[in-house]
Amino acid sequence: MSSQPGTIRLAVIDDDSGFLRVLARRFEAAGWEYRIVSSSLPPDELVAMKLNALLIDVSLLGSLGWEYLERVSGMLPDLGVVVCTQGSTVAQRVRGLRLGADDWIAKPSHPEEVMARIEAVVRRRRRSRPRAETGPMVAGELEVRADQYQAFVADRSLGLTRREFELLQVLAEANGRVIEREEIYQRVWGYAMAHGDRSVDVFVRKLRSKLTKLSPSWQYIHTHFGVGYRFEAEPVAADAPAAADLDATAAGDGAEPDPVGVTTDNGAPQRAAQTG
Amino acid sequence: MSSQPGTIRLAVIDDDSGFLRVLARRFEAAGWEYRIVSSSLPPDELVAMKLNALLIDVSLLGSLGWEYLERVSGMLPDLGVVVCTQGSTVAQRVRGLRLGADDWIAKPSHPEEVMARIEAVVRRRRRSRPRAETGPMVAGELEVRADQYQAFVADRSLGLTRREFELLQVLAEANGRVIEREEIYQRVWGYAMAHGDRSVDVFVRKLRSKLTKLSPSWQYIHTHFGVGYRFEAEPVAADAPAAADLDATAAGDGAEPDPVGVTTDNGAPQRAAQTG
DNA sequence: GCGAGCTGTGAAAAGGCTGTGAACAGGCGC
DNA sequence: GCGCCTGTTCACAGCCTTTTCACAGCTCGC
Repeated sequence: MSSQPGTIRLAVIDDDSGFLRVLARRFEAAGWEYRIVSSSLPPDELVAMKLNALLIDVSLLGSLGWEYLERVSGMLPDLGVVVCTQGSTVAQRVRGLRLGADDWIAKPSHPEEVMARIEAVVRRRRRSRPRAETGPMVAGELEVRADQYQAFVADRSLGLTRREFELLQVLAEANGRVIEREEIYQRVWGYAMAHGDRSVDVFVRKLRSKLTKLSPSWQYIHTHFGVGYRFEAEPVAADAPAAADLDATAAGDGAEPDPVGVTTDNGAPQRAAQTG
Repeated sequence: MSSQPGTIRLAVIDDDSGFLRVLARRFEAAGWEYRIVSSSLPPDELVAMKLNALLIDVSLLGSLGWEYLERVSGMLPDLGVVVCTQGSTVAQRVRGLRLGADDWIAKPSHPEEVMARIEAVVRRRRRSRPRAETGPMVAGELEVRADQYQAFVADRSLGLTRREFELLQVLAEANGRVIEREEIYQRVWGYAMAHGDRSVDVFVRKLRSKLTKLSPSWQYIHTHFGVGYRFEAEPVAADAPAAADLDATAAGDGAEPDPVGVTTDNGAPQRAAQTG
């Protein structure tokens, strides 16, 4: 994500020096950012490298190769994983692909084909994420400017940190849709969420705090209990007597909420036992 | 409606009858929806098929294969394209991959590997875009939006909880069919129902309550005594005499709209005119 | 018509999820 | 080094959801 749109960030786990030398020359000619690693790298470090793709000879890891493949693929669902190894059986290839590899190439192999396959894997990932950025996004009083990594209300900056802004951007881009925590985490942090991680909640709270401070009469982030969060600018119903805020999806764009009981009774009609 | 989440919709463009026969058997065993096409299909028709993946032997199309590959990939960025053909050179494979193919397999090839590679292609595509899959479902006044985990009547949210929504979705997806409690439980809760569990009944009641509140003139969930439940939007018989406050309980007076006890199934319990 | 079994209904108990404040750790500039 | 900023982790409180229970009404077989 940090590099230019067309560039590929790649790590290579292999030890075939001749193969590596040829590949390296071509990677450089193509302007790819690559790093060659001789042994298995802890998945955590792979996370930190913010890669697009991983080219790996699983035979280096012996029998641990399968587990490694599975862990890396599970932890980095967005990473393109291409296995390039010598002398594999159909069963091995099927197993590797099912464990999460995106492609499996037999060695020896022409470097141009290796690159074309890596490109195909990365392209597949990228084109399914057509972010139509460019113009600033506006919702309610809020203006999100991707080019500045910042959001504004009446030209006053919210003072968002990087993570806060990325979270806001992910939520706002899916305008109106509910996004589950796992997906939010995946898209903001770049890797799979550990079970029990509350980071998303904490950042939602920080975001809400800053949003409320500069735009108190609007509500932007809605909680969907047991599911995730949804972004949609809604005017806050200030006159509502009680228990008004949940996920009512009012059609409200006008100044005042519709008196047709839009926001009133929706989420938890059970608490107030209605005797009758 | 289109297909279950895990299923793959696939078109095969090939003419190798032996290969096709073997593949077909495996596709069916795996529950994939597939269609075999002998010649090149206009890309427009491919669009209409709402496919996940396309398996194609480009040699069928001769020199037009390249152009076809490019057009299909360009027109359907979400489609996984796997080429499976005999006797290709490195240059051809590179060209095909660069034109938009996601994978290129040499023929002859083990069907299991073909499937694993198709799966890998589709999996990669799904991970990065799990949304925008299902359009909203409409029945009567009700609109079920999967992307919001919510249902609406006249753009007003029912305020369904997660379980309530999932129950509604399971019922609505089987439009018109009666589903047994065991199956409902299995599909919503994900595991087998314990004997004597009343959870499904309780949630049906909650669902009915919320449906009736916002859409009182329709009935959506019908009980089939001794069997299960059936979803179908039906207008409530308005000719009932004192129908003002009946909504709370479908319990009945003699003229209730749903002739329930039908273990003998009468697919259409609609009553044209029952005057008391 | 009667009884057994099934379903509807209301409410309370149990469990899980989210909001919240604050402490802790790492990075960066001064 | 020191202080500030950012991001992460933790514990607790509160609320919502789900489950469970008891009872009443309804169907169906006899």
